Amino acid sequence: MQHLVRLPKDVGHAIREERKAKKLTQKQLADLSGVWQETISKIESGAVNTKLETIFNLLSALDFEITISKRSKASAADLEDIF
Amino acid sequence: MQHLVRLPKDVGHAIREERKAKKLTQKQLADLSGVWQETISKIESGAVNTKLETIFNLLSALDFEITISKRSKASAADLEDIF
DNA sequence: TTTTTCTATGATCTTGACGCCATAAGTATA
DNA sequence: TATACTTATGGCGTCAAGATCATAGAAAAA
Repeated sequence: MQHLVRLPKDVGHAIREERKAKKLTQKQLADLSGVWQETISKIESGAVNTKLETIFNLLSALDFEITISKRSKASAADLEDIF
Repeated sequence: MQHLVRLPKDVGHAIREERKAKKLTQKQLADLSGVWQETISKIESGAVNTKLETIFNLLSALDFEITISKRSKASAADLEDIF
């Protein structure tokens, strides 16, 4: 699965989705990533302005990576939402 | 241009490259993004563990976006570096 | 329903990001 | 070289992220 993230809170959503896709609990992801369960909870719900390192720790544990690219006029996800 | 970022400091490199590609000074990007020139300097040189919101402010100003996707075994960029 | 597991909340403490100002160092241009 | 522009550095103050512990609330399993 691929996630286009345009707002900080989108990152939390993506992490939650991928954690669930791997059938991991927050505690399990916490052990894998070194980020506390309480912190993961807050990040997934978009309650915090997370630091980059924390995001990278979580994404690495989920075997995901970040790509930075020129903004597309309309993403596939956007189109799906419209039609 | 597309940037695969696997470490927090890679984000700073990507921002610097794209800022230069657009021929903007740090001050100009500062005015566009609302992030201070001094802060941009530190982010580009990888000296800080930047917050997500700050990264998004900078990327938006540069018209770039973030995609989260499953880690590839080896990226095209990696291969180019090897060969 | 009772018990267990999972997630959310809330408090305290430490540390660091970033705004902000001043200025030094580096680079380019006249 | 003198001047202007750009980037880096350093200090100070504020505020929030995240570790850590305790526990409440929700969900799932027994």
